[in-house]
Amino acid sequence: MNEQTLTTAKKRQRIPSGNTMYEALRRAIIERALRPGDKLPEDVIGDRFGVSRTIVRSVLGRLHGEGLIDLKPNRGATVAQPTLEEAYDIFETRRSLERDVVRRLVEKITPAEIKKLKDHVAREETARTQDSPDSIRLAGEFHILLAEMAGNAVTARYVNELVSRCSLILALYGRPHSSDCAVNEHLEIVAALQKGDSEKAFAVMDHHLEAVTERALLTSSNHQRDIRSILDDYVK
Amino acid sequence: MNEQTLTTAKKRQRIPSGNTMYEALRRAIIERALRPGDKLPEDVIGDRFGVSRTIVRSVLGRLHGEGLIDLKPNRGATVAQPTLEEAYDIFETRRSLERDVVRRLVEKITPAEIKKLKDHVAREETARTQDSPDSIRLAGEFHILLAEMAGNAVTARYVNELVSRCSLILALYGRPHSSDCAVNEHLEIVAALQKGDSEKAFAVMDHHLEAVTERALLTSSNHQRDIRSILDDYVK
DNA sequence: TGAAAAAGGATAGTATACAAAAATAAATAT
DNA sequence: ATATTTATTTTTGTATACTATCCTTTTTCA
Repeated sequence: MNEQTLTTAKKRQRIPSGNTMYEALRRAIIERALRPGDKLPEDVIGDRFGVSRTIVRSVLGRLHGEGLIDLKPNRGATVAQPTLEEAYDIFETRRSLERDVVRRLVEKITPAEIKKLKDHVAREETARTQDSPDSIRLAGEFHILLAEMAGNAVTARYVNELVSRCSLILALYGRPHSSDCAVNEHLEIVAALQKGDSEKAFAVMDHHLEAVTERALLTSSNHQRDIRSILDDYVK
Repeated sequence: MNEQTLTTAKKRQRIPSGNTMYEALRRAIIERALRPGDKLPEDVIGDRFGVSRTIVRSVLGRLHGEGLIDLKPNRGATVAQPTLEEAYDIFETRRSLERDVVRRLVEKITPAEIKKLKDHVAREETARTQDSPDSIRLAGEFHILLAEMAGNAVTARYVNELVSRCSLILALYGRPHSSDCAVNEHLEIVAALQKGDSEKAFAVMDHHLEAVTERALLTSSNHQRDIRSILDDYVK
């Protein structure tokens, strides 16, 4: 593991604080640039972002609290590898919460919000066709958007957390490169919300999440790659 | 604020690691020994537990992530003071999750678990009559116990978090010394679970949580007390 | 006397230094 | 040559030192 020698020559212009580093790592994990099991050495990350291990440590702790990284004593941090059991629990809880989101949303959603959702799905569409790494993230953000619109910040936070972890699960157990959500299913949800058809919205969302759960099947290849070169794309 | 001079002479025998300090602070908050708004200075806590600010900091970060303490930049940590809006969101999400807990539990609860629940309620009863500080904690733990029995670790964790925060809310807005849960309502829930009466279990739990929400009313007196003397009871 | 400004003390934010543990490499023995 | 032990290096855990910010008190000036 001679990572020390391969330092890229790219100039480190910005010195992001802890918060931007958190965002960067989070995005890297959700977009699967960093994959489950990847090691996250404190000094390597600290060097890359131009901060001390102190900051790295607090960020890793935060990500651990959100279930995105595992933290073994004296062994450091790795991108989380949820067990199958955890995976089922996560999906189950997510379904339960999102059910409630739709329930509240049917009653109170505004035309402006419908518009916003449609725009988002459109962006998903283009990202999908271009096979962009944003595709994965956008798919998740659709669900987060719904949760935020429901007007309960606590639920929204949990949904956010769970959606992120689902990305991890898909990376671990899902078929390679199968994106989490079918875009047309998102459209169906929006349509049902627009019509105020609570039963339909309900059914579609539930079916949608069931389908996503279903896609948790095969194991992925897990060869170790160089972390610093991956982080290059995420250092702003 | 001349806290520096009032150091108690009590000998600090144990040197608890970060984890035990976390437990201690958590318990102190949940049992309302530390009250919403109380300052939590890093060096004071560190001295009290015999660890450096480094450890205190990580623990405070963790508690912040769980919504138990507020963390203002450059101003330090205080026991969280949820707004009324947050409070409603917390209760709403909690109800949603606990609804699901009961739903799953009706189908799979075992006699042994029924027994365990009854024992717990009995302990609540005695703590209540003795007006012990454990009373508050035990009331919450009943709900946590239910969530754990439902067999979904993720949901259980969220319920745990939310129940803890409810203790904070009651401390802030509830009538002084009104304990969160009526013990007899807990018994009713157990009875319904035992009979396998899902409708009843459902209704009782929902009514119970509605009642708890209802008790969020008056403001509490909020005079500042000495933190170190409070912590004395929680340093093991 | 009162308000604004400046100085002082206290507390949080960050980096670094050191200790402990683990991983890796080297050496010795069977 | 392989396995086991020992030495070296790397990486995490914790404390401490330093800096920046905030709060309080004192001083200065109107």
